[in-house]
Amino acid sequence: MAANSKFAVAVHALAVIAHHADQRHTSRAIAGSISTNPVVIRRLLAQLARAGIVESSHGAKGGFRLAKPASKVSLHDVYKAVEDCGALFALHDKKNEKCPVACRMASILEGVFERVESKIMPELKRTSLADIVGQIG
Amino acid sequence: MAANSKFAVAVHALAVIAHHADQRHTSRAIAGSISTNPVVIRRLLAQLARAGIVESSHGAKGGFRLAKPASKVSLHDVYKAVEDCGALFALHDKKNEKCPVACRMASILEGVFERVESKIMPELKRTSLADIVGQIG
DNA sequence: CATAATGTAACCATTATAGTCACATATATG
DNA sequence: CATATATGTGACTATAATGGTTACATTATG
Repeated sequence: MAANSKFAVAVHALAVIAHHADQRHTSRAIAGSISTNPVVIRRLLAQLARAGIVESSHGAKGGFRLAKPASKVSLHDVYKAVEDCGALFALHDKKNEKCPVACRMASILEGVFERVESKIMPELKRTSLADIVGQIG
Repeated sequence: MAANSKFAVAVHALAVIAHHADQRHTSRAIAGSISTNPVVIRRLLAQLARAGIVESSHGAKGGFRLAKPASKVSLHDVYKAVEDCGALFALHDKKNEKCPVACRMASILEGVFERVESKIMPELKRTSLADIVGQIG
């Protein structure tokens, strides 16, 4: 699987679940659609469960289902649940403390990144899981 | 250095150059401000040179300087030059071809990602290198 | 010619991510 | 209750991306 695809896999997994929202889905079945390992799915869905997006049940006839209607799950909810640090852009951690330019860069870049990222969140909030399922047809 | 910090390092390097735009700057001096290796800087600035943002000269008294005024260099120019694929988000590459949900996901996710990324570009275009230098004071 | 710089290939180190195995725990059902 | 079937998670391995380093050819100055 490609690097940094957690968000894409999470949306895909949720789409599988939401596409037949009346039944429970096992990590094995979901992993089958994505061609990955069931454990990868269980770990990812554990994060989504903690965020109140899905719920799981153990044992026979167990599996995952949505914890609320697909129309109430925005991609922003999914993003927050899955991307731990939330940073699309990253700062560099080292710098020369004696350089006046270097000493200002961290806070300047933080400001830029914050402004940029604030532009994408409304777009993620605007799109719901129901919109995604609608596009599957 | 942190992962995925190319953009941050590029902006930092350009800020060092633009802060004293009248002189040439060696990769050694720039690397000193960022506390990294000169080769890392040369590789990064080579990309910026191809994009027409900086120019370099070899030999004694050589080094880097801006190829155009700092006010004409937007962070979007820098981003394009430095982030090869341009994808903040990544798709997952494997899927089950027999699953109707999986078969639709790639194009659906591409659409979502494209819409999201289109929101940040105006913000990057709005900020110039001169704005950054201005914040150094 | 000596010195000082970039450009780049080749390689190593580090880190992040995905993938896998194993197993404790929980649950439905005959 | 026994069995089969799930999740949850710890521990480990594999892979890929990124940065760092060394080395050296090339180029420019004086």
